Amino acid sequence: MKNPQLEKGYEPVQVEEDLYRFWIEQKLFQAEVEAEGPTFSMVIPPPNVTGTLHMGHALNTTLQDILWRYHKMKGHNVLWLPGTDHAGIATQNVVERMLAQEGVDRHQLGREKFIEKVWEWREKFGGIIINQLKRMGAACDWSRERFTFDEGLSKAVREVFVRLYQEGLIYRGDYIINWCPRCLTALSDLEVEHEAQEGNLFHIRYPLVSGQGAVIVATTRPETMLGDTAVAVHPEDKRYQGLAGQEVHLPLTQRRIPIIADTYVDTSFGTGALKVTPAHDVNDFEIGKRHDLAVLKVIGPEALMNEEAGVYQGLDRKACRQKVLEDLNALGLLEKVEKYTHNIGHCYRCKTMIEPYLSKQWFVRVAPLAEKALKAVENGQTRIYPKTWERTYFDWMNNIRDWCISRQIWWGHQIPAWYCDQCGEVIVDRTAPSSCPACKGKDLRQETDVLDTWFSSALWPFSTLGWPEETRELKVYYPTSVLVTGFDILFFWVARMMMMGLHFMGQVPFHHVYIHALVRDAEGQKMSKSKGNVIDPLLIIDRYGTDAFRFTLSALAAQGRDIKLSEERIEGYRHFVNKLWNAARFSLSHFEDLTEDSSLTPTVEDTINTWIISRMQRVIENVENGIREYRFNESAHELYQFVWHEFCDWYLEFIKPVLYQKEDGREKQVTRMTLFRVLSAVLKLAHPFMPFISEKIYQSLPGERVSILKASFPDRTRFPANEKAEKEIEFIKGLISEIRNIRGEMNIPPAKNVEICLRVSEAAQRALVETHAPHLLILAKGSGITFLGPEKNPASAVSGVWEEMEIFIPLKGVIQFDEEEKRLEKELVKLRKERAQIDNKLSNEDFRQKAPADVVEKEKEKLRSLAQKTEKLEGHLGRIKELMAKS
RNA sequence: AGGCACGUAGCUCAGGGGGAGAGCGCUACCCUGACACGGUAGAGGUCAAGGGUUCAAGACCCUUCGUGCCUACCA
Repeated sequence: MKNPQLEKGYEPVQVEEDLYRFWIEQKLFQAEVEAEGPTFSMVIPPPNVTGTLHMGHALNTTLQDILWRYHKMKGHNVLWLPGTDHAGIATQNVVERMLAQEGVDRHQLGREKFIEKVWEWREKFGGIIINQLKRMGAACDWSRERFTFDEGLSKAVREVFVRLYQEGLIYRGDYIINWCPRCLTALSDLEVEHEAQEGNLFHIRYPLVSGQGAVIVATTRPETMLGDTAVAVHPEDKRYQGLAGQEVHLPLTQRRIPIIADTYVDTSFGTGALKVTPAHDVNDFEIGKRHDLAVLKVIGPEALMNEEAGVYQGLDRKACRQKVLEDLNALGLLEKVEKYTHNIGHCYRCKTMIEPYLSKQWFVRVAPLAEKALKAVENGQTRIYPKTWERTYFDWMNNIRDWCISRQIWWGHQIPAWYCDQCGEVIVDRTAPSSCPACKGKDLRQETDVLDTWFSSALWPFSTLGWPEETRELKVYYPTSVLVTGFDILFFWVARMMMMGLHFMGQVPFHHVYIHALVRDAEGQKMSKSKGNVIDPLLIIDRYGTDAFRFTLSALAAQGRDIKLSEERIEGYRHFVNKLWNAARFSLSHFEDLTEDSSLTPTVEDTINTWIISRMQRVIENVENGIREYRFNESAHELYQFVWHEFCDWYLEFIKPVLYQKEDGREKQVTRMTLFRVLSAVLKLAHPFMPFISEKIYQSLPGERVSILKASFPDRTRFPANEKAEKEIEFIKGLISEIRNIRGEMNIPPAKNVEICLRVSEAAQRALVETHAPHLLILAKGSGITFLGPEKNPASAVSGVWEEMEIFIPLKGVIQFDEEEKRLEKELVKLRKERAQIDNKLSNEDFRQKAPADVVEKEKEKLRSLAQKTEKLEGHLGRIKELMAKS
């Protein structure tokens, strides 16, 4: 079929499904390593396998897809590599919950069986989010989809671990870490969410052993006192001079603990005396190390008090606090209770209160890695957009602490370390050793801990391309061009990829990092399931179509600002999709038998076509710049503005009379060809933002067309700029608008044709008007045009001025003089105000001397024009007043 | 406690030193043969406040006031 007609209404759902399948079948998303042209590569931020598409993914995917489609059409060697993250704790939790419904506990299954279950789960549900990304139109190369826990990536993980260990950048040791008593695992600092909570500051009396009074300590966690092994005061605190070295009785226990002096203590906080619990507080642990204090654990992994807690054994930390307080009170040792708000850490997965917990864990020594990652951003090897995030990145890199990478869960990369039970040797290797290299013993146990999920994510940009093999992919696509992500994982992920990429590849993992906004609800609240304010992207797609949704996200994606999304907004942009569809339908109805003919270019006299071609050039430039600079909203806005308010509102209206001509003359041929060229360019410009509708229309254009993705992005040099045409059309548009304004204000019925009387100031203007008379008559509803001489004014008319041209519209009898008087006066007030401003400016000596000449000249010109207009309108007003006096 | 944003039309927000903008909403008139998911016209702003730089500031600098967010081991 040569010119398939488009249906009356655009039906997104069916079109989207068909076209997406078509793109896949045509293998249009597949990267070809050996393809020509500059490369453009991206790796997707791998969503959690447990996830379902939320607004953040939708935005993230849209922006990457825009970039990909743009570069694809630019003819570049493109790759967009997709995949998912095994999401250790999150996935384990999901599967555990599922098993719990069947009444099964993972410990009953055992580690191996449980992991099998998780893989089964992944087979079944792991593809959900991938399919949802497809509904967004994502042009990922699905043939290269990866999983952070697949075989290749696991190999990369082991390789990295072994190398870092050998370089002394991974170590194992006893430290206080963040412990989740529900997940029963260590968490990194980043995995802890801090939240301000109202609590109490308890003042507790610790009697001195000497019997000479007591020290009062202040604490928010009285239950930990059972594990106290010292009380610390500041060495220079006058209140406690001479106490250091003495001992106190630790209430509720039989123990005596020393008073020590340490400068860590803040004399202005609480009582200035600090109870020290090395096993249950990070700072206390440090103090303990400095003073060689005993370390006494009183809380177990499940946050229950252990045997060291004496009578409190078995109580959970909360119940224990109650009991301890009661007992202290009974003894008269609870001095005071103050209200106190402080931050409490919670597990980012299950929200359980974190317990600082002393245990043996694996760590990455990040300082040396961070140094390189810091420099790479400082010297611009990687640029972060918007730039303001660089500072945040620097701050964090400068204050980075070692990264706890071991997790006491089952789902994840098991740490490749083995312990020899005979001699205590620790062996770290790529594969399981058969015997201990130290004692030849065969009794080896593998470390049961697994690695933090983010450990494997940190390798994503190179592990997905085949590392540690030296693949062609790595050569061609690494470093990737840009990483598009939200700021919430700047530290979790971006910073760590920087460190690992630089360390193992010797090059940054990406040239650009584009940090996009967070999508919030219409009230600016973060969307979350618990708040119930989540807008489901898939619902939106069903309701409005992917293109409308994507365009909305793009239009709102201003740098550095969060997006407040409301459905009305999406509805508004759906209207735009509809507008484009209808403009295309109209255009297509005039493309019958059209064959491309390069000789059919508009002549200079053909201002309408020359104008739209000229405008097209600017639009291409602006849309392209927007994409290049990650100012997607500007591209979207430019497109919207042009398509709706220039192409549809003016160009299509201007050319209708020509298109409706009976005979197929050259003017009509050129116009049809120009319309075709402009529409084609518009579709290509729109494609990255609205992939489906643009492809659908494109495939309906005359000629052999496989896919818009095989077309090249519009080349602006093929749309010559023409300033003269632009000025001329601006003049005509303005004249038409002025007449419409008069009509509208004076309530002339839209259907009524009126005589347009003009008094021109120069011959050139008259020629212009004559050339465009047909447009004037149609678009301003004129019955005819009369040129007036200098002497004669229509007896009874409403009037206006445009570019020194006086406009009169004679109205027989019906004219309401008072209305016209009001209108003219209002206009004059505005003009005088404007004039006063410019007068003011121009009378400023400094302005005339220091401002650039062209600016001054422009102001002078403005003033001249305003003066003219004012004078003419004043004349019109005077005449109206005369007429009013007569009647 | 530090850091980072943001206060512009009724609402949501663009605005990169030289005449205050968009979308939605609102008002009036129109079903004109692509589109009523539409057309034409209109109303609506001391650009948070104060100071500074500049011939020129919504934009750049400082202060204040409000609002968000991020980071942090003050018990």
